[in-house]
Formats: sequence, C-alpha cells, structure tokens
Amino acid sequence: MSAPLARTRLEFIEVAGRVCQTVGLPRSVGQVYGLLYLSPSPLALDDIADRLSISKASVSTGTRQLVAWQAIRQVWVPGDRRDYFEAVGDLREMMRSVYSGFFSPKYAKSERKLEVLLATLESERKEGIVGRDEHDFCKERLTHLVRIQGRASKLLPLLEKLL
Amino acid sequence: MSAPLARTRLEFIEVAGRVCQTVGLPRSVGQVYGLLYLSPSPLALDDIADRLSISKASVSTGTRQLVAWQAIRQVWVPGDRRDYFEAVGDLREMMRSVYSGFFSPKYAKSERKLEVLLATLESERKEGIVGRDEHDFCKERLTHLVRIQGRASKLLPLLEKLL
DNA sequence: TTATTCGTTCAGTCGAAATTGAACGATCTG
DNA sequence: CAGATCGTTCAATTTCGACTGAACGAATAA
Repeated sequence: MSAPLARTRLEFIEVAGRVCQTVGLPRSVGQVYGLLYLSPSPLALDDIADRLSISKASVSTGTRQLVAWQAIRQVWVPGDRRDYFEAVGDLREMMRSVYSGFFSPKYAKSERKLEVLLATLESERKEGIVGRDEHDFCKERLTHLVRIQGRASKLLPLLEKLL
Repeated sequence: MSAPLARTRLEFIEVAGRVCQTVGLPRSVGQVYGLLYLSPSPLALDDIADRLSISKASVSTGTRQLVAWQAIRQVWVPGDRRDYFEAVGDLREMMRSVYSGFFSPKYAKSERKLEVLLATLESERKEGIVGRDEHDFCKERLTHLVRIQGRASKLLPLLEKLL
C-alpha cells in the first residue's frame, strides 16, 4: 500500500505515455519513465505495476528497454531483494545511448544503401534499362540525398553535445 | 500503360517506405514520395496507384499529407484534367514546413503543459497534498525539462538552416 | 441530357504490435 | 524441507491504425 499519486505526477505520466506513443514507442514505456522521473525514491517492479495499473509483464519489458537506453538504472535497496529502479536525472546520457543504439545504425545502413543504389543506377544505365535523361535525373537526386545525409551525420553528434 | 520501373527506383521506393514506417508514418506516404522523388516527370494519381499497387484512396490521403508538408507539389498538365504531382527537389522547404507544421506545435503544447504542471505542483504543495521534499524534487526535475526543451526549441530552427 | 472520368470520403477489414494472464525457474524464508 | 516471493517468458488477446473497396459529388465529354 502506498500513498496515491499527486495530480502533478499523474498528468506527467499521461504526457510521457502520449509522447512515447506518438513516436511509435509503447505507451507503457513512457508511463514507467514518467513515474520514475518524478519519483523521489526508487520504486520496485510491483510498485510500478500497481501505481500504473498495468501488468508486471509490461513493466518488466519496459524497464529492460529503459535500462538498455540508460534512461533508468537499477538500484539495490538493502534489506529488500526486489529490483528497484530510478530515473537517470541527466538526460544527456540517455539521448546519447538512444542515438548510438537506434539512430546511428539506421543512418549507417541508409548511407550504404544510397551508395548501392547509385551503383545499381550506373549498371542499369550501361545495360540500357534506363535512358540517359532518367539516369542523369536520378543521379542528381540521389547525390543530393547523399550530401544531406553526410551533413546530418556530422551535425547530429554535435547536437547531442549542445543539448 | 507505362514502362516498368527500374530496379533503382523500386528499391528506393522500398527504402523510403521503410524509413517512414520506422518513424511512425504510413508506409504508403514514403512510397509515394519515393516514387515521385525519382520521377523525371510529374505523375497522376492513378499512375501512382498503379505503379505502387496500392489503392487510390491511400494515394489520395498520402498526397494530401505530402502537399501539406510541401514535400511534393501539384502541377497542372495542359490537356489533362487529372492532378499531377512532382517531388520538391530542395528538401529544405519540406523540412521547414514539416517542422513548423508538425514539431513546432507539439513543442509549444508540451511547453505550455510543463508550465501548467509546475503551477499544479505549487498549488498541490500549498494544499499540503505533496510534502516539501517531493515538491522540491519534482520542481527540480520539471524545470530541468523546461531548460532542455527551451534549448531544443532554439536549436531546431538553427539545424534546419545548417542542413 | 446521359455517360464517363476523377478524386475524396467513409465504413469495414486486416495485420502488426502492445498488453495481459498464467506458468515457470530461481531465490529467499521459516 | 515446504512455502512464499520475485522476475521473466510465452501464448493468447486486445488494441490501434493503415489500407481497401465501394459509394458519392463534382467536373467533363458526348
């Protein structure tokens, strides 16, 4: 049994859940993080499940996700063998790990993909599958993408520092 | 009847679709844009539907979305009363409008929400619903979010220029 | 006028992902 | 040792939203 959550925290949890949902992440992940972010003391897994009225299974998977992103950390509470969690105060660590674990691989992949596409385009030009005009047009557009994406790959790490 | 698409364009369409999907946008939107981006000449709505093998309904909603974002534009082809579409070559226009039409409102909303939450927290403190410790802790975390989000709102427009 | 063509809208379907409840292994307790 | 507690896993379910087909109004053509 624990004191009910203040409206401030309830609404924050709601917002965090919605934010996650609109970004394509499970709502429960946002709720767990929202709860922990405004929690002065660490919470155990069943506390989280109770307070959010969601299943322990969701909390289990959610916390694992958040731990992997370093958005929360697992802390040990003497005299209790349950797992406690607390939110990481500084969000930069989280953003860094989310970037390097999620965005960075995607960018690398798309970068390679663009190169492959340009090569394909050339070979298709040689085989006469695409005409000269179409080839020139596509090449220009694809190289434009390569330029943009090159700049982005330089800018994003910088952004992470400025934030 | 129209010439089949070269493998370059097919694969590009696939990539564009996947990218949209991972960002939480409909795959069809990405496909439409991908097709148009590598299209030397404008395409009509049924052309798009045929080449992508998706329904006209999807294309209709997709193009409307993309037009709103200024990612594509509607062009008029003399002698044909159908709507033709072409991709906007320079992506900066698109990013600007996507930012001001999608991200910016969200940011403004969340900013307001944070202020409201801070006010709620104060009143709940006055009513004794939250103790002093909890109040201080939550206030610190919330103001931290306000700081970050303030910096973000300044940085994003800058990023749009640098890209 | 009637018959087509074009694009949009809307209710219904479908699939993918989130969430759940139950079962399980592991670890502590009495 | 038996009993209880804790966290994870997995199959089943629910939920959510993209996608579709059909119906519709508007605009053109015959």
